[in-house]
Formats: sequence, C-alpha cells, structure tokens
Amino acid sequence: MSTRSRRSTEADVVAAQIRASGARATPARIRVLQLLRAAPAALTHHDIEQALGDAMLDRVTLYRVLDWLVESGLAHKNADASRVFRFSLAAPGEHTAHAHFRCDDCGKVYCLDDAPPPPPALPQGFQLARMDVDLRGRCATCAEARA
Amino acid sequence: MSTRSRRSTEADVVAAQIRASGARATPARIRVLQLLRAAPAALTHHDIEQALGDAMLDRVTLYRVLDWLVESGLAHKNADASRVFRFSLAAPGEHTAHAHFRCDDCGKVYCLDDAPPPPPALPQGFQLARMDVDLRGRCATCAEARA
DNA sequence: CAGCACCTGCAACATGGTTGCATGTGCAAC
DNA sequence: GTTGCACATGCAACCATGTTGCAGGTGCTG
Ligand SMILES: [Mn+2]
Ligand SMILES: [Mn+2]
Ligand SMILES: [Zn+2]
Ligand SMILES: [Zn+2]
Repeated sequence: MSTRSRRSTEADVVAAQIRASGARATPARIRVLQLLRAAPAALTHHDIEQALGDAMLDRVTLYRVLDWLVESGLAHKNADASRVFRFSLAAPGEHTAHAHFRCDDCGKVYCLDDAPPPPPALPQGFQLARMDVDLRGRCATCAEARA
Repeated sequence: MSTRSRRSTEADVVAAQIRASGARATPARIRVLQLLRAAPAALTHHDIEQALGDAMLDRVTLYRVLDWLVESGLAHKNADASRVFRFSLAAPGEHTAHAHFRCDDCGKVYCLDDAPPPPPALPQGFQLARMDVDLRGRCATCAEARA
C-alpha cells in the first residue's frame, strides 16, 4: 500500500464524516478537519494557516470553514487568555485533561503529561464545567539558545 | 467641608497610593484608578473612555495607564467572552495571580479569592513566565435560575 | 452531464490594541 | 522657588484578528 493511497483513504473518511453532517465535502473542509484531528492542542486560525502551507486557503475561507465546523458541532471554539480564538475537535478531546505550555519565543505548544492541578474552591452554587491551565514562558530549546 | 475639598482628598489618597508604588501621580493615573475603585464590575478600555468624559485622555495614553496599573499590581486584566480586555481593581496586598471563573450563561467574570493552584512540573530547562487558570461553567445565580 | 445551492476568493471594512517619536511635566535636588 | 531630566503624554501610523458584500466557481443530486 502506497503512502498516497493511505492518505487518500484518511481523506475519504473525513469527507464521509463531513457529508454525514449534511454539508459538501470540499478540499478546504477536508484539509482543515484533518489538521484538527491530528492536532495535539487547540489551534488558532494562524496555526492552521501555517500548517496548510501549499494548500493555503483564502484567509476568509478559513474563517468560514472554522465557523462551519463549530456550527455543525464538529469543533469547539474558545477564546484563549490572549484573546485569540482556538479551535479543537469536538470529539472527547484528549487535551482537555492536561495543562498546556506555550513558548513565547517559538510559539510551540507542549502538552504537559502531569495531571493538572486540582481546581481551586468555587463559591457556593457555582458549577464547574471546564478548566484550562495555560502556562507560558520559554521552552528548553529557546531558553538554551538565549543562554 | 465642601464637595471640592472632599473630592480633592480622595484624589490625594489615590495619588499617595500611586507614589507608594514608586511611580508618578499623574492626572491620568489618578482619574483612571478612581474610576476602577468606584466600578462595580470590570471595565473595558471603551467603558473608561466614556466615563472620562471631559477629562478624556488620548486613546494610547489610556492603554498605557491600564498596562501600568496591571504591571504595578494595582489592577487585573482579563479577556472577556467577546475577546475584549477588561480591567478591575486588584485586591489590596494580593501578589500572586489568581484564577478566574467565567459564567458561560451571563458572561460575568469572577476573581477567585483562593490562591491559584501551584503550576504543574515542567520538563527540564523550561522557564515559566505566566500561568493562567481559567475556569468556566455556570455561576450561582445562573445555575439557580435554571434549576 | 446540467443546474443550482452552496462554497470560495478577493476587496474593503471594523475593532481593539501597539509602536515610534517629538513634546510636556512630576518631582527630587538644589 | 527654580531647574533638570527621567518618565509620561499625544499624535500618527501601524498591526492583528475577525467580518461583510459580492461576483464567480463547484460539489452534488437528479
Ligand atoms: Mn494537549
Ligand atoms: Mn482577578
Ligand atoms: Zn520555544
Ligand atoms: Zn452567570
């Protein structure tokens, strides 16, 4: 089995998922959904533009694909601490349960293996749905490069 | 005691607080800090511009005053649900960052008084600069309204 | 393989925030 | 009081992120 046919098979699966939601399986949607599936953490519009490389879409089209993903329930959209939207697969995400570290220099996001700290106590009657722990600073590589 | 002298006294208190932090007590800083002290909830840059009225500052100066307030520990800065920064008075004597809870229903942001959890361990060589702990769910008021 | 609903690309716009630089001023030293 | 200068301000230009309107292209269904 060639690399090409394997890749095409994965795209077919994604395309089927899209059609199942009642929408058209366009290259833009297939590519973006594949990226979200492979992502270790929630991605920004910018992250995705970078990742698309050659298969670059128009900026606006990407915004619309992302909005469509959210509307159709395939992705979640959250504003991060620096007020940019991040998108992640709606499927029970593996990266909801741990903390993330983002390097201020290289921008890379690391999933921290350690269990996240327990949430602080909430006032009476508050219902916790989700906790995000976002650490920022310099990764080992960038820290060393500056030493 | 006239209204004028009472107001001037309050400004003096604020000015003293500013000088205590080692910075210059300028009219811009005094006025903005007074507004934050009187505010019932976190204010946006825009809210403050409106409230300043006659005593309007340059847009950029206001951004810089707000950044200075945050850097000097006198205020908190958080992105609200619609990705706009909101500023609120820091609790006196509060040094470490604390966690925030945002209600998914009403959008209100609560500063949690408890100390934030300790950051999880980082891989060797990583340098931590900041930690954001963002909790989301339903606040007591909204939770009760749904019960 | 034709038609149309829906998707895409481009240009223009909106908003919130930042940077560079010349000018003004709080305040500490005299 | 006056003065000096580090720091604060104002202004113009810029940037980042996201949105809207519209003309033209395309996946899908029949
Ligand atoms: Mn993760
Ligand atoms: Mn706070
Ligand atoms: Zn790095
Ligand atoms: Zn609420």
